[in-house]
Amino acid sequence: MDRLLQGVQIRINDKLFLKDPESSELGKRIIEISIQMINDMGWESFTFKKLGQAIGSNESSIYRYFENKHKLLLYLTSWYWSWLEYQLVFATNSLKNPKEKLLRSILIITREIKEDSDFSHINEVLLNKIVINEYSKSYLTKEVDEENKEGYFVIYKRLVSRLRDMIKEVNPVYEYPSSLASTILESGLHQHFLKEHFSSLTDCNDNVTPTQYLTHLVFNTLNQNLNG
Amino acid sequence: MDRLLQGVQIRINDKLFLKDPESSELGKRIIEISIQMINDMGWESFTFKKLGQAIGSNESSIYRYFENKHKLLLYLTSWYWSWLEYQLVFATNSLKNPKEKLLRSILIITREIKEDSDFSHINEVLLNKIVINEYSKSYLTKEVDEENKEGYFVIYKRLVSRLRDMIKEVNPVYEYPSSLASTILESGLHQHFLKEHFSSLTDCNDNVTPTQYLTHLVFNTLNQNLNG
DNA sequence: ATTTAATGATAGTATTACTATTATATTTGC
DNA sequence: GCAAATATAATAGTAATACTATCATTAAAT
Repeated sequence: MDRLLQGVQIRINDKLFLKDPESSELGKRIIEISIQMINDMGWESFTFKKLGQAIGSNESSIYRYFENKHKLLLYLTSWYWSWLEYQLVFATNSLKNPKEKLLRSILIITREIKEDSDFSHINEVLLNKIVINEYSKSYLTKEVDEENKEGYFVIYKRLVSRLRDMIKEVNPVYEYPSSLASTILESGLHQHFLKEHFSSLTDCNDNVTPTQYLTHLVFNTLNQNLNG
Repeated sequence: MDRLLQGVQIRINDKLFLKDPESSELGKRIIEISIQMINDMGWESFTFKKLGQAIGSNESSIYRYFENKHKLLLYLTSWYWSWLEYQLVFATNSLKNPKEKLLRSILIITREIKEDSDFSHINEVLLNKIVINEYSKSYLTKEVDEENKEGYFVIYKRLVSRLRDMIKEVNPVYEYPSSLASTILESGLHQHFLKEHFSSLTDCNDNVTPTQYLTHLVFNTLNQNLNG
């Protein structure tokens, strides 16, 4: 699968950048190092000035790639969701059994990323952590409706809708497929966060994964409905 | 119930403020107007300077109540969770049937607040909206572990644990009571947000509430496990 | 009437999140 | 190989933010 991904160019809405960071070495360094820095210092403390210093470049050069740091976050998280989407599609489109398909998808979407697939300057392990800790901040804003219209969240929405369709295939009469799909994505992230910082609020730990919890939740719900 | 609440002083961790805002008229105005402003302009645009201007007071006076705006957010959201906890306790402690108890609790925790209970300067309708839009920002920070140690999230944690206990009473062998409890709270907020801004990602709308979705989810899961 | 506490006014600081301008490299086309 | 175009760097500057510090004024309590 990694080899397949090597040939795939992950496409990001080009309104999210002024100049494509994939188009130059500096651009790639901006992405690579910003991921490290956001992970280390947190979103609030991260600035373009610090990033410039870290990559031995100038603040003003970074602004030629990204209008502001909010758009950089949208770029990074879009990249992450797009990367997940590829994994999901490649891993499931050969599967015929709807239950297997959904099972596999929940795994892919909710697992912790533990190794960098290494096919680019982007470290997926760190990016996964950034998504867990910062993704909500990209949409919990007053500008969300405008930005949604601009298509800044399309990849995420497409991922939810893929999941929703798989849920429907498993149980066509289940009444809340979209809500369940969005819950899987969101709770996946949230349970990972809780495991790290509020262990009393979750049953997930070193032995129990968010994937197990959510798989159990989803299939119990969908099966119940099939039988009842 | 509203009358009962009138006599109850909601207790907030006193490390969250320098001077208790309940102890003066100015303090109450800070709370009252900050709720309006955060709701109107969003957390990022809200500043103590603007708040000072809005209440005809001075920025420096506000800093005598709250160290910074982050602590104000923690104060407001703690107040909200505390208020919800009272409602939950009063509404359920007379109920004997565990299922009824849980059902009632899910309703209280996940419903949209539509009318201000009017027993104070705090508008619960707006505060509910603030919690939906901004609560995550209070814990998705690099300081979360320290602040958790300081007890800034105790009320929220207590609420989750109450819910967890009720889940256990309904189904003592269910394996993920804490995770399910935290999911109810979190997804409750999230589905309300999606309904407002990403309607394609949820089945909730004017006719279907997050409460219905989550009630269905929780009871299907817990029943399945009882029978199977 | 006097002390004490609360609030207000003003000023100041370091940092942020940019914009603008100009200078210097580097690449590309011919 | 050279000019033109493009990319990057350096510097400066701005308005706003998130405060801190100081001192003046007002109100309340003893």
